[in-house]
Amino acid sequence: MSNGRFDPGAADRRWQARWAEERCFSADSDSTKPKTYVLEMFPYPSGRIHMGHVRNYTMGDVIARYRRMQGHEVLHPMGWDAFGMPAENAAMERKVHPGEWTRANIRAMREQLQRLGFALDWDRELATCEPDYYGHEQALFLDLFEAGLVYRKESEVNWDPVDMTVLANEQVIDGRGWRSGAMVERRKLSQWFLKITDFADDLLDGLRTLDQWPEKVRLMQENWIGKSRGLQFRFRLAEAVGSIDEVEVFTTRPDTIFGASFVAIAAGHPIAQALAKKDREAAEFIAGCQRGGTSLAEIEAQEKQGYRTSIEAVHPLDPEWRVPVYIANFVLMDYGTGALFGSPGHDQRDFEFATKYGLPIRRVVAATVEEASLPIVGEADAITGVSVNSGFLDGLTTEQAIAEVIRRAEEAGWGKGTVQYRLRDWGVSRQRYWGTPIPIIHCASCGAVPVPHDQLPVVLPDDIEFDKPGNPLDRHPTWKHVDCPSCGTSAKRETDTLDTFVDSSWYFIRFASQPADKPFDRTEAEKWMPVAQYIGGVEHAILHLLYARFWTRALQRLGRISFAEPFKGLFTQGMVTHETYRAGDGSWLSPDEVRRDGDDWFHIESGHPVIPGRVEKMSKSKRNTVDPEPILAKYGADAVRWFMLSDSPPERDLEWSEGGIEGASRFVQRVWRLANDSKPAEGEDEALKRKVHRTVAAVGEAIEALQFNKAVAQLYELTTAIEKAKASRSRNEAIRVLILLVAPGAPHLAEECWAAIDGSGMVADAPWPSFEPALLIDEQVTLAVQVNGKLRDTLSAPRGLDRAAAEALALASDKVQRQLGGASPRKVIVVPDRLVNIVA
RNA sequence: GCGGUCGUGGCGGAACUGGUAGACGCGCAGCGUUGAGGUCGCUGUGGCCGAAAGGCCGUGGAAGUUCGAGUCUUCUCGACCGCACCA
Repeated sequence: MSNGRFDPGAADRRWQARWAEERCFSADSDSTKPKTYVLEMFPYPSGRIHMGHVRNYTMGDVIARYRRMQGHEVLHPMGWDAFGMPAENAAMERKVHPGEWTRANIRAMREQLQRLGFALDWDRELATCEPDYYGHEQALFLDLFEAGLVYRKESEVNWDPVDMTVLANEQVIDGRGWRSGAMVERRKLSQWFLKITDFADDLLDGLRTLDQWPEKVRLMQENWIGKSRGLQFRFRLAEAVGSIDEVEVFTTRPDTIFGASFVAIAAGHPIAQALAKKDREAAEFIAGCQRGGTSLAEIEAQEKQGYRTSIEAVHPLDPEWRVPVYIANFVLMDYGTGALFGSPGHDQRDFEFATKYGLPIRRVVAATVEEASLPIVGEADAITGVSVNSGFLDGLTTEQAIAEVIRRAEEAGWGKGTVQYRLRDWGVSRQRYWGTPIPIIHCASCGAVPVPHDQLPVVLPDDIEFDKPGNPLDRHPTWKHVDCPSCGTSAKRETDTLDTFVDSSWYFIRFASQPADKPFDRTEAEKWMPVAQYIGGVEHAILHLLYARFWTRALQRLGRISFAEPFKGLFTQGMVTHETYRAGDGSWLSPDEVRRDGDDWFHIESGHPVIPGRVEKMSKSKRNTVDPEPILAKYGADAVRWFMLSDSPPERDLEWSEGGIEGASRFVQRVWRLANDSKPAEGEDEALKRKVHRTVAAVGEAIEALQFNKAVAQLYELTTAIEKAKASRSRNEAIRVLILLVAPGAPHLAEECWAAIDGSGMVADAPWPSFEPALLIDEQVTLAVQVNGKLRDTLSAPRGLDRAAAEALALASDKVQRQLGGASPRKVIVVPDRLVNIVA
C-alpha cells in the first residue's frame, strides 16, 4: 500500500468493480432486515450528467449507504425517464432515430453515474421508452379507463399551424411557436383526460399526513388544488336565449350579493355561443377573445374587456332588480360555472370592469355599521367586516352573512353551498411520436375501444419519418390501421401518445417489483413502498409529485395497492450555481475562458476585461456550467461527492467553486494520511474517545436530518482532533471510526483506508459505529460568567455543581470583582452547568 | 395582488427547547517545508481602540418583553421563490 497520496483514479475503479462483482447493492426483497426504499428522481437521458444530478444522487447515496450500515435492506434503484421531445428534436436535426439517440445517451450516462460509485441496484434499471415498461403502463391506463377515470373531451390547446402540433404553454414565446415562429392559434382538440379532480379532496387531505414533506411543497400543492367554498346560484334571465332562461354563477362572497351590478360570462359559455348565432358583434367579440395563445403572459397582457349583451339578469332576492349580462374576456370557462356576478365595491377586478363600463359601485361591507355610507374610491375595498346596505343582512358579520345567504338560497331553491377547485383534470394526449402509445382504437360504430389486454403492448413502429411537421405516428402508412377489437370492422388506432408525466407517475412501484406479466406484484411492491426518502428538485413540487400522488391513489381505489401516498419522506434539494461572466459586448463567457487577477477578471484569449455577474443556476444559455467529467478525472469521485455535501445546507443552492472542490480533495488526503499513520500503540486517550463518541452521535443525527453540511463539519473537527492526538489505542480506534463515518459520503476512500488498517471485509458491509451515551457528557463543564448579561469570564467547573457553589465560584473571579468594583450583587441567576449571570 | 422563504465576518454557513455569536470550510496574512511555483504543515483572522492586559461595538433597521434576544413580540426595509383575471 502506498504511503503517498491517495490515488482516486485507481481506487475508484477498483472498488466500483468489487461492489459490482459482489452485488453489494442488489436489494433482496426476501430479506428479514428492516427495509428502506431510497429514491432520487430519475433523470431524463439528455446525454451527459450535470452537477445537479451529481448533487441529487450523492445525497440519496449517503442515505442509502447509511441505512445499509445501520442494518437495513435498502432498495436504491436507478432508471431513465426516457420519452420526451428532445429525442424527436434530435431526430429532426440529426436524422437519428429517437430510440437510438436515447439509448446511446443512456449508455453514456449510466457509465458516468457508475463512475461516481453510487450504491445503486443496477439489476432493477428500467427505461420508460422500452415496451416492457410502457406496455405495463398501457395496461394501467386501461384499468383506469375501465374504472371511469379516463375520458375524452374537447379542449382548447395552443396549436402551431406550421409544425402541426400542440404546444405546451412554455413553448409559446410572444404568441409564436418556439420552433416555427408561426402565430399560435387556440384550437379545440379531442383529448384524453384523467380525472384527477375526482381526487381533489383526497389529495388535499392527504397532504396533512405527509409530515416528512417540506412545508413549502405542501403549501404549493394546496394552493394548486385551490379549494374554495361558496355559493352556486342562478340568475333568471329577463328574456330567454333560445332554450336558456337562467345563468348560473359561483361566488365565494355571497354576502356581497346586494352589491351585484353585472353578470359576466365566458366567451365559451353556452349563452355566449347562442347569442353569437344571431348577434354579429357578439360573435366578433368572442372570436377576439379566442385569438392568441392560452399562455399565462398573454392572458395577463390582455386588457379587461366586455361586450354588453341585450340580456338582463334578474336579481334572485329582488324580482324588480335587473343587472346587465356581459361577455367578458377575463371569465374562465373552466372554473366554476364559466360565469360570475360582479360586486365591484369589494373585488378589484370587478371594480376595474365596473369603472370602465360605468356600472354602479356600491358598498355592502364595512368595517363597522357606522361606515356604511363611506364611499368606495380608487380601488375596491376587499375586506371582511359587517354587511351594510344589504337589507336583511345588515349588521351581520361577513361570516354570518355568507351562511345566511346560503341558507336562504337553499331554502328558496335558487342556489346551494358548494365547493370549487382550481385543479383541472389532467390532459394527457400529446401529438408526438416518442411517447407511450395510448392503447385505444377508434371504431366508427363502437366508439373508443380499449386494446384488449392480450394485445398489449401497443408498440411504437420503428420505421418512422421525421421529414415533415406534425405527428409522425399519424402519418405512418400502416400502423394506425387495425380492426376493431369489438366488431371486427376496420378502425383506427389512437395516434396520440401519453404525456411523459404519466411515465413518471408509477416508475417507483415498478422499481419495487417488476414481473414480466403485469405492471407489478402487489405483495412484492408493498414490501418496499412507500418510498422512505424521495429526493429531487423543487421544480417538480407540483406537477410530478401531484400526478404521482394521484396515480397512486387511483391504484388504491382500484384495489391494486393498499397505500395512498407514494412518498413518505420528500426532500427538495437546491440547485448547483456558478458565477456568470460577460464580455464587453454582452456575450456570456464560460468559467474556463476567464481568469481572475485580484478583483479584476479578464478574458484569457483576448485579455479584455470581463464583467462578473450574479451567481445563477448552471445553464447552457448563461454558459456557467461546469462539466462533472473533467472534475471527476482530476479529483476523483469522493472529492466531488464530498464537496456536494459540504458548505451549503442541502435545501439551499450550492455555489460551485474551485476552492470548494480543492478543500474537499484536501480532506480526502488527510483521511488517507491518517489511515496510513495508524500503527500499533497502547494506552487510552479519554478526551479523544469522548470526541469520537460525540461525533458518532452527531454525524448520525445530521445524516438522518439530511443536514450533510453539519455532518461534514463534525468530521472535519474529528479529523483535526485525531491529527493532533498522540499515538494511543484510542487514536487507532478513532481512525477506524472516522473511516466508517466518512464511508457514506466518500465510499472509495473508506474502502481503501479500511484495507490500509486491515479492517475485515468491506466497509460496504460494515455496521455503523455505535456510541455510548455516557461518553457524550463531559465531567468538566465551562461556565459562562456574565455581569449584567455581558460575558466577563469563563470558568471550568465540575459537572453538576450546585447553585450556591457556582455562584461562589463566579464571585471569586477577579474579572467579576473588577466589574463589580466592590459593590455587592443585587441578584444572581444560575443556569446549572451553563452560566452564572450576576446582576449588579 | 395572494401565499411562502430568507437577511449573521470578505464569502458559504454554525449556534439544541432564549443562556459563551461566528463551529466547520473557502479566502486572506505571516511563518516553516521545497531549488522556485504549487502541494503540504503551523499560526492568526468580526469591527474599532490598545504594545499588551483589556475595553467598546456587533446577527438588515426601529422599538418591546427578559437577569439575559441571532433566537420571542410589534412595526419597518430588502432579496428570492411559487401562484396569479380562480369569481
